[in-house]
Amino acid sequence: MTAAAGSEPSEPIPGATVARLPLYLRGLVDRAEAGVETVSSVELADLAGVNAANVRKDLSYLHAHGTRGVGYDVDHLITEISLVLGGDEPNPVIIMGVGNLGRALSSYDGFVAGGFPVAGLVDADPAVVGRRIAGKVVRSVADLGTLVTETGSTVGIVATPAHAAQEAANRLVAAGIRSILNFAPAVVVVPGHVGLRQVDLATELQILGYHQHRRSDDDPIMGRVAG
Amino acid sequence: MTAAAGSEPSEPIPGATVARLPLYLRGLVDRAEAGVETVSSVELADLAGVNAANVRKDLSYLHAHGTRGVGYDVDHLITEISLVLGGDEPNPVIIMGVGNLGRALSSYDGFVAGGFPVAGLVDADPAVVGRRIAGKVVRSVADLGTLVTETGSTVGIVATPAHAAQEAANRLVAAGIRSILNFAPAVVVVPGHVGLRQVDLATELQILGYHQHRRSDDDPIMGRVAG
DNA sequence: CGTGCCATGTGAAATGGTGCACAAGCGTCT
DNA sequence: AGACGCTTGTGCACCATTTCACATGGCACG
Repeated sequence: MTAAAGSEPSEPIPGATVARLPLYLRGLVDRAEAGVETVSSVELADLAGVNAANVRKDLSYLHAHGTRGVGYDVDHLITEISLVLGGDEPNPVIIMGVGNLGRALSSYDGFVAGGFPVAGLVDADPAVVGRRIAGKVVRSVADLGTLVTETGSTVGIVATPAHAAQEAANRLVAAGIRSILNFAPAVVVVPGHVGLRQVDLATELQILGYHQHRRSDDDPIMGRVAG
Repeated sequence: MTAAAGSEPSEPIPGATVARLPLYLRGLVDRAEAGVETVSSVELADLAGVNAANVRKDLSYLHAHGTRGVGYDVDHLITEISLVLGGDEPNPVIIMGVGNLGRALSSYDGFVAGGFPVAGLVDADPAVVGRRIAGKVVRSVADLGTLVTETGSTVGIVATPAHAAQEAANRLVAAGIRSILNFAPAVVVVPGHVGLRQVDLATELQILGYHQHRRSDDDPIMGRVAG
């Protein structure tokens, strides 16, 4: 009895589905701004670039039911997906490292739009601490703890050089951060209760490189004249 | 006889494996710089954060055989993986859009290190065309074609606002680019012969948001005192 | 030279995800 | 009221990927 704290058990949503939800959300917001009231699964599938049956199955996990013969209610679906992703209130983020990438991220509009306003910037270099970047003063790593509690941030972004990434992550964890997005080209490890995702820009190019390399190898159409 | 242009048929490597190869490569380069001669699959697995059996199976696709009882030769493995990813020579990239993100990417060291030097910057805004960013002059979209042929670029990066992403991709394709990395928060479509990967920064945060939200829902440990 | 240790390479089971195909339900038009 | 068309929701089969477990084979040491 004491355990039922008010929420349903909320069966877990498959990871592949969760990764697609933001895509749906983006498409839905577009349509909502265009004044559209309902969307079909095929439309949504187009917007997200996936299969329509896949869309329906994904949405069924959310218990966000549509109306047969009609489609899904755009506004309702937006509410539902937003709720599943990151709750209903904005989730402030702290950015560790204000090099090129960190600076770009601090003024990246998509974060605010997605419900992740930048709450603070932190850098280890005393030369940049105190400077104002994208309207925010850069704080020192020593201030991280207070910064997190002041702003109520739960998400940290690591945008440091590779060699400093693990240390930055450690500090974020120690400060009570619950999710980390790592842009540094290094594998970092965090305790099990902390969420982690890695985004490596160079890696993405290398993956593209494989396919490109492969196409020209197997299918040397580019290297010959037609026929 | 005429068909065998020198390369083996090179059976395709599973996509999931390709996505891990850059991680292995990074770990291997680290170890090589540390003067290590050989690595075991468990070591590599640690470095990349995956299962050891997975590493072995991945490497088996490359025909990069190790030595039983010893492990894999670091240098040889580096050569092998580098060859599979993007061939052996550097692959210059063109960046479309020099907003915050585009500027950060232009001076991102990881690209050069990964064999993808930035060959040119392009923007649609006449106000920034002609300016010098990260040592390179920003060219207009009209110059894209010549820029691509001059530099021999085969990869394009889209770092424009969402509404301009599809157009930017179209122009890259028309200019002969063979792979596109899209950072704009929009789904773009390209012809089948062009490689495409999407990296959406806000999406990554939202995915993290789901797991974080979920943890506090199901497992309200954070909300209670221990016991 | 033989023995023991250690790490690779791989069949096969288990898992997770995708997409088809179709039944069920809702709205609309006559 | 009844029939029709459109779209959801989902069981099922297929495919990709992961992981285990173990046989295979090289190296070092005595």
